[in-house]
Formats: sequence, C-alpha cells, structure tokens
Amino acid sequence: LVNGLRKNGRMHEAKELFQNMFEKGLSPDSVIYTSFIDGLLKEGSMPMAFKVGEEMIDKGVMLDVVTYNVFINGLCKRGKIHQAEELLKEMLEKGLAPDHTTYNTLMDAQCKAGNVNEAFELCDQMTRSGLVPNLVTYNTLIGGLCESGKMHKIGELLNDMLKAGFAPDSITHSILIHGCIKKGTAEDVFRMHEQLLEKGLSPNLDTYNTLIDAFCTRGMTRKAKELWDEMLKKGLVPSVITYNALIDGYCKNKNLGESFCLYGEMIRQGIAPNLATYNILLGGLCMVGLMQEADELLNEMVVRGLVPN
RNA sequence: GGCCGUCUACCCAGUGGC
Repeated sequence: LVNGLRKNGRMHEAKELFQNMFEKGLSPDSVIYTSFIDGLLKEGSMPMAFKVGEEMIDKGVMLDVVTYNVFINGLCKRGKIHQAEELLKEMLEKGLAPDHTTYNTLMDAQCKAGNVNEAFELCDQMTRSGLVPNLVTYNTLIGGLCESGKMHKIGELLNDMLKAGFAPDSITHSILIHGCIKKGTAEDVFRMHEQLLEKGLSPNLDTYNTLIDAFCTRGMTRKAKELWDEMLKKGLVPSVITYNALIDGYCKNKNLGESFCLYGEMIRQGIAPNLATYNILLGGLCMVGLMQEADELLNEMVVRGLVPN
C-alpha cells in the first residue's frame, strides 16, 4: 500500500500510512522503509530521507543493497555523484556486494555529467567484480555515447551487446532514434531502425511510437502516417502516445483539420485524451489565433475531468 | 523454494543556462 500510494503521486497518504504502522504497533521492514525512502528522495526531501535511514539503523532494520541503491540513485539524480560514490565505498567496506543496479545507476550519472569514459571505467570495475553487463548497462552506455556525440562508437557496442546475448529492446531503439534525430537525416533514422531490426529488435507499439514521433518532430507527417498505417496492418493498436505524437505533428504543420480528426477518432476508439493531448491541441489553436475555439476546448478538457497545468 | 522495494529511453507544456 505504501508503495502503491507513493508511486501514484500520493506521497502524503503514504506518509500517513507509514506513521500508522507505528501506532498499530507494527514495525516496517526494510522493503517498506526502502520504498518510503525512495519516495522521499524522488519528491526532493533528501534530509528527511536520510533521517528515516538513520531511524532504520536505530531500530536495527537491515540496510540492504536495494536501500543503498535507492540512496545512491537519489544522490546521483541531484548531481551529488561524489557522495554516491562514497556510499559505494561504504558498501564495499561493509562487505555488502553492489549489484547491477548499483553500478548502472552510477554509470548513468557519469554519462549524464558528460563523463562517458568514467562510465566505461565503472563498467570495467563491475565486470572485474564478477558482474557481466546486462541490458540496462548497455542501454545506459549507448545513451552516454549518444549524448556525447560519439555515434561512431555505437556499432561496436551493439555488437558487444549481441555477443553477450542481448538483442536491442525498445528502450535501446528509443535512445538511438533520438540520438539520430538530433543531427541525422530521415535516412539516418531509417537506417538505424533497420540496423536494430537486423540485430534482433522486435517491432512493437513502443518502437512505432518512437518512430512516428521522430518523424512528426521533423514535420514529416506523411512518413509518420505511413508508419501509422503499417502498424495498423500489423494489428497493433495505437495508444494515447501514438495519437499525441501524430496530432502534434499535424498541429506543428498548422494542419488542425487532421489534428482534430484524430482527436475525434481517439475518443471514438475509446482512447482517453490526456493532459498532453489538450496541451498540443490548445497550442495548435493559439498558434493560428483561434482563441474562441481554444477557450471551448479548455472547457471540454475540464468537463472530461482533466486539470489544466 | 518463492514474493513486495532500487537502475536505462520515450508523447505536450513548464524552470534555468547559453
């Protein structure tokens, strides 16, 4: 329950439930503590998270690898890589073995900080400790190479990945397609897509969403529409994300007719428009000065139970 | 022997920097 609440943005209720446990004479175990601490860190309450961590120690509840991983991730996400590394040291000194998540988290932080080489160094360290890179490791490093503009090194890493028995998944695909959109042409995007298919990627809803969005972002709605037709032919069912991506493409091209046509269709198909859908459509209407219509749409979203942000 | 908590990308907008 605590985990379910905090994962759905109801941290406040999670806190109450967590407190209630004590009143009922129950002591949270390390799983509940860890989930709660993760929630605190993700809402930015770092001092509180550390206080709860100390409470765990006081009550004699074991801090395990996952607890450490949660703290390391919380620190990394706020740019405190150094402190995170201190925790890794602490784990090693305590004889608590770091796992894939520990290393992957630190690698990701180094990548995001622009230190891909440090990330690869950590990968070596992990391997020396007996942990072979997993799919998340490869995806993280691939993302690091993309962000630092080292696209030329990706082929080799993909091959290593294959040799290790991992086919690219839809996350690998998303990372690489986004890497291509930044500098590459539409051809590059397709070539990358083909390359991944050759390496064992199975096309699914997510890969279509990524591609459709990639082309829509570039205003290439005709190509995007071809992909849409292709996915339907394969029996895949478009999601809110598919609709939003295409609606956005048409809006950016000032083709509001097509946008609203899709909006109507998604509703008929039983796909509920979300906040993003309305932000896209409102932006489209405002861009061409249709303020009256924008106002009506704003009412419509409220009627549908959505809160404008 | 098993289960619950942690890591990688992603649809609109929003903040900051250049």
